[in-house]
Amino acid sequence: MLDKNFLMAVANLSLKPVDNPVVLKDRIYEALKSAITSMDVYTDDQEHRLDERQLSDELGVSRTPIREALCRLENEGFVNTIPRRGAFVARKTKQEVLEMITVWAALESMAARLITENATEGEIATLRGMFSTFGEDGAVQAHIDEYSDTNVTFHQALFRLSRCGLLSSITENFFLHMRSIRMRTIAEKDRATRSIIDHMHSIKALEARDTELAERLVRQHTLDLGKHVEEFVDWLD
Amino acid sequence: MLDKNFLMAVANLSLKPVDNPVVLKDRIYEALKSAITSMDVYTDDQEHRLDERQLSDELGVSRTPIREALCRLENEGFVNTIPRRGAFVARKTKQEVLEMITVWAALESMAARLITENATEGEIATLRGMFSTFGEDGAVQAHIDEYSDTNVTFHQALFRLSRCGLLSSITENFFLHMRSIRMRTIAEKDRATRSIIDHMHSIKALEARDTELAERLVRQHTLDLGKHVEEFVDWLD
DNA sequence: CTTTGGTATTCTGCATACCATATACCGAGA
DNA sequence: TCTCGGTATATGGTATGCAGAATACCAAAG
Repeated sequence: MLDKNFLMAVANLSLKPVDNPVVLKDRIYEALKSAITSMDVYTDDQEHRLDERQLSDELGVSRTPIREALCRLENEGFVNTIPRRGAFVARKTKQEVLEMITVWAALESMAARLITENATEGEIATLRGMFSTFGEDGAVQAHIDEYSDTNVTFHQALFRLSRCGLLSSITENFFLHMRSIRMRTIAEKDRATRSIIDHMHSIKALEARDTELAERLVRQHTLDLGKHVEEFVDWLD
Repeated sequence: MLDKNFLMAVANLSLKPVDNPVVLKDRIYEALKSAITSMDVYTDDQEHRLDERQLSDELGVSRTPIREALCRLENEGFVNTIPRRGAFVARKTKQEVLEMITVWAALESMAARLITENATEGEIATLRGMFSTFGEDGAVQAHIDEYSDTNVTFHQALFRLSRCGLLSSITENFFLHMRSIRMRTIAEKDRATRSIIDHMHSIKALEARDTELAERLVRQHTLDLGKHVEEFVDWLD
């Protein structure tokens, strides 16, 4: 027997609309994306082919949903497709990485601008809280890997607090694209300490609601990363 | 008989690599995209359904390439797909349009920054040349539609001169998405004159290689468009 | 006249079949 | 041994078939 609360819920339409049916192509998309982003594309220089029939055999589905997943991955830049040749795991050139960083700088500085205008004190405080375990002087050397996670969380939080979903969605894939690059650049510990100092300065500007300064600091931090990549990263191309 | 120039071209490898085979799904993608962007989605409030079978009949191809084209269009935001329901021409909400304008402001201001650092004098001069037919005082009222084309060309040129392909490619679809919106906002002629004045100021800053100023002017121009849309556009949603 | 229940139809999601092309392999000739 | 040319295989592009779900339609009951 249905209880009274349930009936009232129906009457008041307080049910969730529907459960959206997760379809096969989406799960395949997730599986392939996860596999691609977790592999280190730049260590071995062989090209990673994505054979449609092989994938369909391994995943136990037909080629159709696989092709749709590959189509989506291609649009997001994780896969390069050559007509009549097939799909390959995309390898970003140095030029492409630099352009991603440039766009990133543009978007994140805009996020900082929006935060100074829209975010609450509490939200900005959470940014500072992320770095509470690290000394402000740069006591980072001990746990670089821990800092790396914090770093990603910090950048993602900037976009989230901007309250601009488009900024978040565009940069979401950037984080994945940059994962392997970031893993190899953040390991240099002087960059990590420098990074944390930059972030504290940015947070101070956000707290002070200094729009122009926050924007400039955030932008410069990312542009510096770009300069560093341009100068020192030689394992691309 | 093959002439000497051809043989020399072969010897010097001065041929284009290959002619990439244009496949069916790409042509269908182009056709659908063209059809979608040229229709005015916001005049009539009925939802435009994209029936796969109907499209396959009209275009004379099977459903498979049509599905791939729709998949791509969905990723680019021109189509909304609901599982088991079908594909519909996307209608941007006011919130989404405002977010697009925000991102646009971020990207175009970065383009301006890059132009001050990389572009040649000649390239910047072409920007000024675009507006030579218009008086600097704002003699625009006479040919608004002509100005509208110039306006789009100007913005596209900013991204092109930035020499950052990613900036261009991201914003390329923005122009298409904003087409119908732009058509209805630029028609107000005071905005057109204001727009041209803003652009001349931006060009001056670019010519002076004033990075910060150019960036700020370009950003503010687009953010002003956003404010205008937020305040006066009521025909979205 | 409105509403409810059931049926029929339509259309998407997935699977499979076929075709054209690209690559690989192999043998003949220099 | 190396190169060239032809055939075979493999693989992506396209077409079609099938099943399940969503919608539309219709009739009967209130």
